[in-house]
Amino acid sequence: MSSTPAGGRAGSVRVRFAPSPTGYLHVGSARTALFNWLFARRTGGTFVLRIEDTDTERNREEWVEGIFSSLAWLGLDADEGPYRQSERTGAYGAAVDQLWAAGMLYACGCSREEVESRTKGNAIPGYDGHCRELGLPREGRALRFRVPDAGNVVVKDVIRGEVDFPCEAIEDFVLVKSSGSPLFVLANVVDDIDMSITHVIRGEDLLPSTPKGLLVWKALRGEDAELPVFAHLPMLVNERRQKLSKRRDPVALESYREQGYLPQAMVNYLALLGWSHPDGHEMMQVGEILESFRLEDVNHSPAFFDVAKLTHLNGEHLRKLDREAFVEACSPWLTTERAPWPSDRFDAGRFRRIAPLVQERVATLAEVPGMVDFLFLDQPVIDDDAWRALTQDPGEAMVSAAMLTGVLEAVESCDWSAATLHDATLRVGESLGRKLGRAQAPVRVAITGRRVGPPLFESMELLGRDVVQARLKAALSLIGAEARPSTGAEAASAEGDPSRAGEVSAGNPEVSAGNPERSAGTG
RNA sequence: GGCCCCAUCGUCUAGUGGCCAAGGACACCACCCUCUCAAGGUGGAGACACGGGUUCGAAUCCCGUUGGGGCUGCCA
Repeated sequence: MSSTPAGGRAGSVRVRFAPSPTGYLHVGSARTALFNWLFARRTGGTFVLRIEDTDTERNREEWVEGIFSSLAWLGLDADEGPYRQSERTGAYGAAVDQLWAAGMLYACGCSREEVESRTKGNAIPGYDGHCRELGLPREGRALRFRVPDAGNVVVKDVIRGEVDFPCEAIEDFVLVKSSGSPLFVLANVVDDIDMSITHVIRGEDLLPSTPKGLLVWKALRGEDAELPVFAHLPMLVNERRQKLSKRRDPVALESYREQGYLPQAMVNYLALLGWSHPDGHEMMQVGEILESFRLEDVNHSPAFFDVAKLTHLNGEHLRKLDREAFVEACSPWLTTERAPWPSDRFDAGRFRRIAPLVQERVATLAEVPGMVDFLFLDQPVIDDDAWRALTQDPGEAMVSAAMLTGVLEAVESCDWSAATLHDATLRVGESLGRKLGRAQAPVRVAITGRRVGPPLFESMELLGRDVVQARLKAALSLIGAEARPSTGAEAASAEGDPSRAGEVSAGNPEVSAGNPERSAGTG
């Protein structure tokens, strides 16, 4: 019989991802699912999905749906399942009967408090075997596994080698609750046996419970039973190097999706946590990962989940998309309620034209709306800091006004293209002794509201002459109003020049939410 | 406390006894490119936890120490 590098039987690899639906899918669980999936696809094996929902108190159906949708988003398709432990109670009952009949279990009536008070201060922690020889009837009682007093259990782990656990350190653990429902170790092992699982790939936090599972496995299938090969993946940790926790760390896979991360970037990043490509390159599509993934190459040590690196990789994947795919990926951020403009103002054609310029400037999809909002808003939202930098100093305010005036004159009749707008702005700047870099700043803020964004002249071209003129005029009035030592009411009334009231409404800037009072359009 | 795991730049890692005065990537700094910002390019700073062995030779093997983490539930 031939053998895979990982020690399994070639061609018969069966792995499973077995989450407990007590919350949304956690990035650590997603990594576990991914490695199982990669190993299965690599070896031509079978990837089984199993829902471990034996704890009816904590499981909720909506979490099951969330797990399915997150796995689908990542593209981790199962070959079998989903099986549900809640539908397999018969199998667990039969296993319990078998173990009971063989004398491997005994009933225990001790409460947790009783056990604690008896064992406090013991060298060996945990249950003390109090009910072991009492011969209590099983009805209504918890059932404990009779752990051998001596000997040891060896866990064969592809990643960590052979890990030895002395039986003395393993307490007589509970397999069945007093209510009769099975606990993790029982259900997990019975399922792995029934589903012919050959490789158990899971988080390292499960390593300490593995000898218990192996004891149960042998009790059920005999001392010589063929045991699965294990692979305990290094934990994913936070900046304090603690296991990622649902309570204090941002671990919901779904939230990354909502923040504008691409599934292929998430898969890529997750694969890099504990594994690396032999060639050392990091930006990979799932196919490339698949080509060289080997379980035995997985690391031993914990890895910090670094959002900064994920974000960088996401940017790389974003830039790799062709224009249509990028536009498609952006769609949820542009056409739903979360877009910062009224949905009827969105112009798909216009976005499509600017998309390539946006694509190379964002690292997440969530950044896209803020980069193009000026194209779909009646009035650009003027950034407070940007505005102040251009107008606070009186001398600077004069130059800004001169720039705006000069460009306003130039755009009156020039050809309407990015190139001519560029040249015109350049010339106006030169007449004021400014290079284009500084010269374009007031124009950019007048047009887009921000000092950073997509290339300015392409943006102006897309906006059209009328809107550009209106926004330049509006910014000029705003500077004029602020320059006069007048009250806000007077400034606003000076604004109400009837000769251009109509067009101002289409291009008038409005100062950002940071200072909503100072709006040129108010009054 | 007990059992178990882990230990290379801030972070993710390459490295499996000589090719390592330790390589790459993210982050950071500088410069270049440049209409802003990105992207891109060039350069810089930055690590083998410590102590013993084994060996002609150790980041790599062994032991110990220290440090970090996990588990220790009638959760999974």
